[in-house]
Amino acid sequence: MYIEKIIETISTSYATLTEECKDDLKKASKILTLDKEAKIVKEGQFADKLYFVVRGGARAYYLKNGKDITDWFAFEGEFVSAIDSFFQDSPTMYTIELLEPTTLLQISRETVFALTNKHHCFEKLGRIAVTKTMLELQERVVSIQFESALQKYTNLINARPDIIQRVQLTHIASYIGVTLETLSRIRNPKYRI
Amino acid sequence: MYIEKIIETISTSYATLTEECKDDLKKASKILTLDKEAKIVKEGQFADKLYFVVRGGARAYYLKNGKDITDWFAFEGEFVSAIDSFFQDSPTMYTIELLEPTTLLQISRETVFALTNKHHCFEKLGRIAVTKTMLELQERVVSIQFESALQKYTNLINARPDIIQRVQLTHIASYIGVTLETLSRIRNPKYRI
DNA sequence: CGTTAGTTTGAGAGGACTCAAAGTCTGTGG
DNA sequence: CCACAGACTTTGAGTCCTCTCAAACTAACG
Repeated sequence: MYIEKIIETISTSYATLTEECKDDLKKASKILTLDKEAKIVKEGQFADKLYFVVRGGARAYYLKNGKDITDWFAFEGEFVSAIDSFFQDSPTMYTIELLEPTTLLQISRETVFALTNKHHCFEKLGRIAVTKTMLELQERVVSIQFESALQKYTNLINARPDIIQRVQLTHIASYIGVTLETLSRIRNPKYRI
Repeated sequence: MYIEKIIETISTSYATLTEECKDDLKKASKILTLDKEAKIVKEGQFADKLYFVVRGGARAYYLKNGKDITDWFAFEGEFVSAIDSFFQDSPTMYTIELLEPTTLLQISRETVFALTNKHHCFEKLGRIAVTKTMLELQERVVSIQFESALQKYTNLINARPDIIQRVQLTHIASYIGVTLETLSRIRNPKYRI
């Protein structure tokens, strides 16, 4: 897939970019195609890249008491980065790994900030992308807060039906905040009396 | 407090605004001083206002199975709105009520969007404010997800020590996702053996 | 096919919930 | 300035959902 087409997709789905901005973006970004399980960010690093998923998917996870907790999924058409690090210039708690063979558009933090300052349209794109994430997190807080394991699972299926097909149950379990065993029981229709 | 000074505070703490932008903002916004318990947004409304808290505080809550769940606090120097409605132009699930006698700067959604399009600096301010909220929500998801009631309470105290003095325990309990009774027990030192 | 990763099933324990009641604080009126 | 009402918080007892630990089952891959 040509880089122009990818940038056009971004421009269409997030915020319209001017030709000059698209051109600047094109010059400063590059396409990566990586294997499943490749790690594009590792815990402790300063995450100085932003990625746009062209094809495939990724998950961000962190370790809590030695357990792998999935905190975020990103698939085609979505941006992904270690947000704790990218926005605060601190070492990240996250590792981001690819769930499938994946094609990414890679943009450096430096580029993002430069384009953000130079082009109003790119700032807008950033604002819209961040707003989208904020609203998604908001709904997640509401879902996690006072719902049963079954309800949280149902909420996820409704919000992102594709995830179930593409992600291991282990990761879905930690994403919605239940143990793998509980998730397995929930999914068994007998459980729902 | 003069409106110029409030806008200057915003400009200093979020993103520097040009004189023209500050002027436009000044013309289109107004100061409100309201009593404790006043509701600035009600469930079911289209929230067409954004507020900046000059003095005082507010909480956003929603009803779940008849129970009042606090979802957000805002105090001096923070923006507050019914974000589900404000950004998606849909009726809100939230009611926002003042916790104290409060002074607010009120800005209409129309103004926000107009200034966002007209001034790059205002777009930037929006991006920064939204990013701040996004990161806060992110930490909240992590805190809620796999922590005990005591840990969640401790996290909140560390993140916002002022809240405990200014907000009822009932609201703090629902904010961190535990019952009032559990919160009360947690706060009793005897409980922690 | 054997090996390993991933998922399901089982049994028992525990943290937080619910329902209930007793305290404690705060503000208003006599 | 005290007393009472209502709001808020604490304490108690019992229950239940989800967790933990353990083991069996299943699928995927070389």
